[in-house]
Amino acid sequence: MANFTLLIFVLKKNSLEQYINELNEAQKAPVLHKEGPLMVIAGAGSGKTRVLTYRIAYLMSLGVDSFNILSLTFTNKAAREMKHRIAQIVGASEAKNLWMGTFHSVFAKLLRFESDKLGYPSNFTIYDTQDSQRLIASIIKEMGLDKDVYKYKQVQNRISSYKNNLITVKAYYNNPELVEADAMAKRPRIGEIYEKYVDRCFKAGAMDFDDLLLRTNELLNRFPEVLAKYQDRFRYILVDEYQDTNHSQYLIVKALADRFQNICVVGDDAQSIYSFRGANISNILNFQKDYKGAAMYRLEQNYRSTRNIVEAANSVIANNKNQLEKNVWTQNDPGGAIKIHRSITDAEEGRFVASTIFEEQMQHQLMNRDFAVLYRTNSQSRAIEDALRKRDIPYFIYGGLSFYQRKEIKDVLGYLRLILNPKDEEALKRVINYPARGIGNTTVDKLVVAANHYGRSIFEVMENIARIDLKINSGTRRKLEDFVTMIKSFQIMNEEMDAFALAEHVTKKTGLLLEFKKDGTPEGITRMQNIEELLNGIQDFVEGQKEVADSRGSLDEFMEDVALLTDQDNATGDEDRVALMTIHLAKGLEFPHVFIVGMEEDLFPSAMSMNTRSELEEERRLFYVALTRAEKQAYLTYTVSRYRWGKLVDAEPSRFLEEIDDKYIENLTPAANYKFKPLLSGDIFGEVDKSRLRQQKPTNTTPPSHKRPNEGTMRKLRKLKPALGTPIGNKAAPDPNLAVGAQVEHGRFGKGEVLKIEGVGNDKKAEIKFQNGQVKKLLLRFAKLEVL
DNA sequence: TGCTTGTTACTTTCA
DNA sequence: GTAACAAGCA
Repeated sequence: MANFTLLIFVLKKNSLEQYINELNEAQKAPVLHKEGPLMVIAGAGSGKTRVLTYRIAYLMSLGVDSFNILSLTFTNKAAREMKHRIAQIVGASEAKNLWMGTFHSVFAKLLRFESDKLGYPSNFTIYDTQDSQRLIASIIKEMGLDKDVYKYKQVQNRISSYKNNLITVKAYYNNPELVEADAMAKRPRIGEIYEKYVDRCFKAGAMDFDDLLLRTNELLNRFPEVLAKYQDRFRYILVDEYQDTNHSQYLIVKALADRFQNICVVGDDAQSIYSFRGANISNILNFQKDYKGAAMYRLEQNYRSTRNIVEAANSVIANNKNQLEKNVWTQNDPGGAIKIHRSITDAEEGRFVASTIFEEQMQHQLMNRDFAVLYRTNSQSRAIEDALRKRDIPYFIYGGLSFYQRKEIKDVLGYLRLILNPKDEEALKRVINYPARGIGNTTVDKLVVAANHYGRSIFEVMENIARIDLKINSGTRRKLEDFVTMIKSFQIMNEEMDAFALAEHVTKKTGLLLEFKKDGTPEGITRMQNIEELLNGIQDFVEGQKEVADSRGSLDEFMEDVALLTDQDNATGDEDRVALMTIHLAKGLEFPHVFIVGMEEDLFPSAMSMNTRSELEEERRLFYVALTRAEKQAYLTYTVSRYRWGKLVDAEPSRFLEEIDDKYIENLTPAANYKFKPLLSGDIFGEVDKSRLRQQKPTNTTPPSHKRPNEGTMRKLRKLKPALGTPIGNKAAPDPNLAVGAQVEHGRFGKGEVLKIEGVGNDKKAEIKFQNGQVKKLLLRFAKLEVL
C-alpha cells in the first residue's frame, strides 16, 4: 500500500515536472520561487494564469498543506477554473482544501465564522448595490432632504468609496477635509446619511459589498488573536489581478501576509480598469516598497495574439504616462491588419458585424464561438443583437441585466432572505406587499418610523403590532399579522425542508407564481420561466450538497453566497455562440476574432471619463484590454450617428483610432456605402429634416476648437469621407450669429426669438420664445436651428 | 389603498 | 428606450 501511494506520488511529481517543463524560462522563475514576497508583472496573453496554477501545484508538491494556501481571484469563475486545473495536476482531493475565490466570497465566508465578534448574526444578509441604494434613498426621504441635491446613487457612490478607503463614520467626522468637501459640494449632511445607513445595515443584520472588506479589516485590526489565527492559516497567499485591488483589499492582504511574507501577486498595470470602484493602481506600482526584498518577475512574451495586434496594442498604451516599464513581444506571425470600419448608424454597424461573421465563417469554416463582440456600454448590445438575429447567428450576452438582478428573481430571493433574517429591511420592504396584499406605502412608512423610534427592526415591530399604538386600522393590522404568521411558518419549515422544497413552497404559497401565471403576457411567461430556472438552480445545488456528507442542502447553505454570484458564474460557455459582452467583462478572456464596436468619442472614451488625465488613461487601458483579447483578427468599428437616449446623435471617431500606428491598420470603408445611400436621405434617418440641411453651411462645419480632432484624425476623416469632405453633425459649432435677440427658425416650432444663452460646449442652451407663444430651452447640440 | 397614467431622468464599467 | 416616481382617479 505504501509503495502504491509512493508510486502515485512519483507519477504526479513527474507529471508536474512535465507541466513545468512546458513553461518558458521567464514563467518558470516565479513558479519555482520558494519563500518570500514576489510580484509577477504579466503582459497580456503571457500565460499568467498558468504561472499561478503551476505555482500552487508546485508549492503543494513541496509539501505545503493545501489548507495553508489562500488564492484570491477576480471572479468566482476564474477560481473554479484554476481549482479545476490544479485538481488535474495534483488530484481532486488535495485541491479541494484550497481557499480559492474572490475577495468578497472568501472573506464573506470568513466573516460568517467570526460574525459574533462584530455583533453580526452568522447568517447576515448581503445587500447588493440596489439594496444599498434603496436604503439610502429612503433615508434621504426620511430626513426630508431634497432628492435632487442628495441623489441616492451619488450618495451611495460616495459612501462606497469611503468604505473602500477605510473611512468609517467616525473617521469621516474626524477628517475636516472630507466634511468640508461635502459641505462645499452643498451636501453637508452626507455624514449623517452615512451614519444612519451604517446603523440601519447593522440593525438589519446586513452587510453591503464594501462591508465584506471593511468588516474583515475591522475584524483583523480589533482582534489580534483572530489575525494571528488567519496569518497562521494562510501561510501562502496568491493574488491575481493585483492591479485591480482597492485600498481595503490591499490592507487585508498586507495584514494576513505580514507574518510569513509569502505573498505572490500577479498583475498588469496596463490592464487596470476598475478604478471607478476604488481599485488603486499604486498598489501594484508600490509593491516593492511595501514588501522589502520582493522579487520581481516579468512575463513579456505574448502567446495569444498576432504580432500586428500585439504591436498595435503597444503603440496605443505607449500614450499613457503612468505605467511600469514593460516590453510585450511575440514570436507569432504578423497576421492580418486591424480592420477599421465606419458606418452610418449603429444599425448598420450591427449589420457589418453580422455579415462579416457570416462571411468569415463561410470562407474559413469558423465556429460562432470564434467571435466576440465587445462594447463599452451594455446598451450597445441591442443593435448588434438585432443584426445577429436577422442573420440567424446564435449569440450569448454576458452580463447585462444579471439573472440575479431580475425583479422576479429578487422577489423570490427577498422572501428567502426574510426567512433566514427577518431583520433584513430591504427584503421585507420588497416583498411585504408583493404580490399585493393590502399593505400599502403609508403603512410601511408608519412601520419604519416606529422601528426607528424603538431601535428595532420592522419585523419586530410587526410581531408586536398589537402592543404598539400605531395609527393603523384593524383590517390592515390583521394583514400584517397574517404576513408575520406566513413568514414564521416558512421559518419553521426551513428547519426540516431542503432549500428547493422550501423555495418551491414559498413561490406557491405567497402567490408569486400565480401572479405571473395569470398575467399571461410574454413578459409574464419569461418571468415564470426565470423563477423556474431559479428553482432548478436551487434543486441542482441541493442535490450537489446532499452528495456531500452531513448536509441536507438547507436554505442558509444556498443563500450563503448567492448574493455574490454573477451571470458569468453560470454562463454555459460551451455552446457554439458568438459572445457579446462589455470590455470589462472580457478581461481575462480571448477569442480568435474580436469586434470592438462603438469606437467613438464620448462613447469610448466615455464622455464621463475625459475630465482628468488619469481617467482618460484608464479608458486607454480599457482599449488595450479590448485589443489584446483578439488572437487572430481585430475589427474596430465606429458610426457617424448612433441612437443614444432614444435619440439619433452624431458621433466622431474615437481618438484611440488615431493612436494606433497606421502600419497596423486597414481601413474598410466601402465607398458604395455612401454613394448609394446619401447621408441625408430619408431611408437612413427616417424623416428628412430640412432645417438640418440648411444648417450644414460650409462656413460653420468646423468643430469648436476644444472638440476638434487633431490633425491626424482630420486627415483620416478626409480619407474616410471623400464624398462629403466635411464632417456632418450637429456638433458643428452653432452659428456665431446666434446670440440673444437673434431671430431663428426651428424645424418643428417655427420662428422665434432668442431670449437667453447659457452653458458652454455641449451643454450650450438657448432659451427661445417662439411665435406660437411657447418658450423653450433647447440644447444647441441637438436643436436644429437656423439663424434668420 | 391601489392601480393607472404621465412625467422625468438617466445610462459606465462590477462583486 | 426604460425604469422609477408622482399624481390622479376608482
